[in-house]
Amino acid sequence: MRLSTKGRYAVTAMMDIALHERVGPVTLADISQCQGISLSYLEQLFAKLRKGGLVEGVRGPGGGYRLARPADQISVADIIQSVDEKLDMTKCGGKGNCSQGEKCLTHQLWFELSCNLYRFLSGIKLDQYVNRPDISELVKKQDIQYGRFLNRPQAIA
Amino acid sequence: MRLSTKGRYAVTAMMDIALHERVGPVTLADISQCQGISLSYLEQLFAKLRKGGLVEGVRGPGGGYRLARPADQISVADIIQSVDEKLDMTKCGGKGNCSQGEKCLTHQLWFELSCNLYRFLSGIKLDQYVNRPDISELVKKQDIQYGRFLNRPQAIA
DNA sequence: ATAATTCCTGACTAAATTAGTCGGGAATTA
DNA sequence: TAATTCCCGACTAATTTAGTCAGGAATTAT
Repeated sequence: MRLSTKGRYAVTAMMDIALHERVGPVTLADISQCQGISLSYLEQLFAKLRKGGLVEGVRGPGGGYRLARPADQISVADIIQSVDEKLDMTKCGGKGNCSQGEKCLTHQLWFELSCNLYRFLSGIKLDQYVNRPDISELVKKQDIQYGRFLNRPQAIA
Repeated sequence: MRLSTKGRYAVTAMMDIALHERVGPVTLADISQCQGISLSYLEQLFAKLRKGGLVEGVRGPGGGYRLARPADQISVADIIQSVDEKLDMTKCGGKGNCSQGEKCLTHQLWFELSCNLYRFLSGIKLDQYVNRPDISELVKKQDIQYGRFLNRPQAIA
């Protein structure tokens, strides 16, 4: 498993969408501005997230992206895997043929590390943050600051 | 925290040393050959591991590297931090000023992720693998295969 | 219809990181 | 004295990350 800023970008963007789920689709332009990520780079990431089945695109005015399934069924591991590809940290990809057909010295270490890491990251679901009052507070502030969703009544409620 | 093959190289090399602790210092040339990592790249990594206080170099014939402290006091987190620098995944470095002086939407997420990840990785100590019979078996096999430590009586025992 | 919005696609460039190379020097042991 | 090994810095190559650009396709609003 690779864990870099690329994955952070993806998770940040997904969080943004999850936090505005009840408002409707969120545009990449909005995410780009509010989270400070280049629009075209976001498009690359979302191409992967779409292929990974995590989001759906809605075209046209009022469109944007929305989650393809409920926020409590999308984990951080899902997101990172969608953009970073690799799941495990073993050299051999879990096959156990890292050293002349045999397991290398550190195969066990990486295998167990991968398992535990995956278990941990897949335990964190997006909805855990959606339902937190301190986060909701921040969302409201930021939306006002950037004048987001002014034309959507749900945003105020 | 960055988690890439660079960190894997470092942990693999450290494991190799830990697994031969009772034999004596291990040379980078040996690690290079057995673990399939370029010698000069290892030297770069070990410059950092030395600065991080994890290993000590021993010069001259019969020299090599050995752990600077007992294997049960060296964690995977220690190693990764030494070569990868960064500990946390927040954009702001834990300061909480990621978005115009305020915390960004995902600050909490990354902060908590960093904490948990660190707690997990620092819970894995090198000695956990040194004391496992299945690993010891592998070590012995590999050492014979590469003709390692033939001149050192401890290696056979 | 038309125009505006937004996703969507592919090719391209730039920066950063990772990985590896090279040449040499310093300390230690035999 | 010679061999071994760490140690150091500069350099190059490959890969990944990040960003740019130019356009096209679907949808909505006018």
